[in-house]
Amino acid sequence: MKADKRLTLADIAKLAGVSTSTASRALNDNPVIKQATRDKIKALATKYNFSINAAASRLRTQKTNVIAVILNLVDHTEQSISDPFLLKVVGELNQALNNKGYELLLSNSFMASDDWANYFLSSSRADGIIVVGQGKSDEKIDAVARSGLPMVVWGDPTSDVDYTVVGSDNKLGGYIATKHLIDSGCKNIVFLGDPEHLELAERYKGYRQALSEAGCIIEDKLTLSIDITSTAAYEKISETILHHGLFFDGIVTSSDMVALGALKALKERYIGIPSEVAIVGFDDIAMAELFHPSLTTIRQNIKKAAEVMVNQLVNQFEGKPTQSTVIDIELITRNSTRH
Amino acid sequence: MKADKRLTLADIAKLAGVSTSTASRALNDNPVIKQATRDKIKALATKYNFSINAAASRLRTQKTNVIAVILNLVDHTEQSISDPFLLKVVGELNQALNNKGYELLLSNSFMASDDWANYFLSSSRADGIIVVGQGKSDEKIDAVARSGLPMVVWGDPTSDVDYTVVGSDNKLGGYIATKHLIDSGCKNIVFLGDPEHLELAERYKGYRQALSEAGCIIEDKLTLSIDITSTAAYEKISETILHHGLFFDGIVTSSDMVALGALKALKERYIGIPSEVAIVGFDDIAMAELFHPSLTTIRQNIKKAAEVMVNQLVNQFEGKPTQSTVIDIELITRNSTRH
DNA sequence: AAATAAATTGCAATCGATTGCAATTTTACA
DNA sequence: TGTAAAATTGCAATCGATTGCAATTTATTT
Repeated sequence: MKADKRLTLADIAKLAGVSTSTASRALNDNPVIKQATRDKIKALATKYNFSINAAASRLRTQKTNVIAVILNLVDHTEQSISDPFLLKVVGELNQALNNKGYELLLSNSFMASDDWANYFLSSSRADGIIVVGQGKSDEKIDAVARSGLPMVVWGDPTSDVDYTVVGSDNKLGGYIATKHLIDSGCKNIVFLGDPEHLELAERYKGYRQALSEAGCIIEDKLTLSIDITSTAAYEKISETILHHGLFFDGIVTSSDMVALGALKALKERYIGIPSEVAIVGFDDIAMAELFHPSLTTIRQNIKKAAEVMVNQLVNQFEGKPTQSTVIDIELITRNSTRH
Repeated sequence: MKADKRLTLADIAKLAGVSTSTASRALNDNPVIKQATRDKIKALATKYNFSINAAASRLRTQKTNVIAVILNLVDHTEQSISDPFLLKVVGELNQALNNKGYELLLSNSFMASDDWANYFLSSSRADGIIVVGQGKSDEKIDAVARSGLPMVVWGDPTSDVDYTVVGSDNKLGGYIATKHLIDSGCKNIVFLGDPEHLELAERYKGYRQALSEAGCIIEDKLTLSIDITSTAAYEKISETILHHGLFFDGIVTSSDMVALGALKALKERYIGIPSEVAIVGFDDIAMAELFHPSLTTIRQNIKKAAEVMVNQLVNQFEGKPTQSTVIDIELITRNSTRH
């Protein structure tokens, strides 16, 4: 167990007394090779702990079986990489990819600065790209889409773009969340999140729709634009109450983390939840129900979304048609709202 | 912009009117090539959006610039992949790796079943491995260590093993946490976590040491063994109180998520925190301070740990010596304990 | 047993970049 | 201007697996 001169396919072939072509075919389970031969070679490979050199294989086949997953974070909020939701998405994608025999190359958008499509794909580092988050502007994504390279994006599937988007029905989510607050008696509902952000823009639409259906006036001061971080939420709510008083009795937030930040600000001022202010989150992260009060929220089905994204990407590889897909959402009613 | 016949180095060389060797050297900034030539070729590469074929390059150089990160989860707790701490570690590793020019191939231990070392390294998929979590048994890790392949493990750096471990001083962490509870007047302190788990075993030692130094009797019933999930914690605490009453006034937990689960169980029974039961977490995840009451916890410096791990791995590549490293921890005092 | 079809296996080119060494050009110096 | 030294650049082999096509072996049929 000393000189680890790495074994090659040729070595295995020699040991088996066949040519490398036969060895290659045998390991790939090519039926053209006699079963007995196949078994023998595979046994040998196992015995000697041999595994195919991926670099060589990829070079020859022009296929990597790797998918690059890109966390498309908004530049100045590096913080948001700690959002458990985002990371959960990565975890689920990893599962889904592995199940289909793909590996996951993780990257964030800071890295492959200019054009990642080129960086990952034309360099044969990966066969396809999954982008997590549309962010505010999607120029880069558009560029990739135009080049026709395999890509799937987690974002708002109802957005009118030229690429395949998988995601929740954000408008509906915003609508349901708001409606729930209205039904429980809220009169002045704040939207806490950045309406410029593509996905949030949809939720904002839903929010406005629910309000106007209920005959409420949509005031500007009810829209509090912040980054998607708990810190930003905490600060914004604190500051708003400080300067303008408690002019709202309900909050629709852009994520559970944001909701938690807002909750903290409210609790510090001994504002009753949900009696004085009710609050709805978005995502349903693991700790949503652990909170006090437990958080009413819109659950996104990440596991399913991950599977769909991978399937769609594989479809693209195979030249099959793909299409943007809406993943079900669900209102999870807990104790941060009245009901 | 139609026929995307992928460009090769040879194409660029032809465009520049030089040989591929010159082109190759130019792109790698080899000083042996005249500056003017280098600039010209680089400009051409940029203009035509060319990037080196990684597969070919890796095959030739036997270097991938990829590091495989393996989440070494305990089999039956698939759940724990949602622990924000673990995922934060991945995020920080990604940053640290990118900063050094490496890419991150994500994997969990379920995948490359038998021996991942072989799978990733001798197949030239990655140059090295970072294992996150020692888990309960470390047979697989030992096997890799014996084979001498480049690897760094996140775990307990004080453990006596043959490989490089980076992590917090868990024993000290357990000690400090327990001491803090004792100092604030707790008499019956529960340890909530699995002492079989390598890292937790150390914390458990620290816990026992603090207790015995304080002259407390260490009773068996004070050790509640559970998986590292909030759900398990919630159930265990609920059940324990149901069957045995509230015989404790302090809890040392194995992670913030576990602490949150325990908190929920306590709050449901209207048990005062920290007045009746004080509780200390571990990790200091983002939402520790958002909680109510905010969570006293032992902070682990993940960012620094990630940097150290990457440095150690690079050292191994370069044949330099490496050694297990202890990363500072810190008691963050908040409102779930008296002080 | 001869002839033909079917089943196996091997030959050799190929994927695209890198690099030791040789060849060529440029610069320096007498 | 001639020649040695220095600076550039190119040739061709190489990394290890895959695969079209040809070659060989085995099975089938008459």
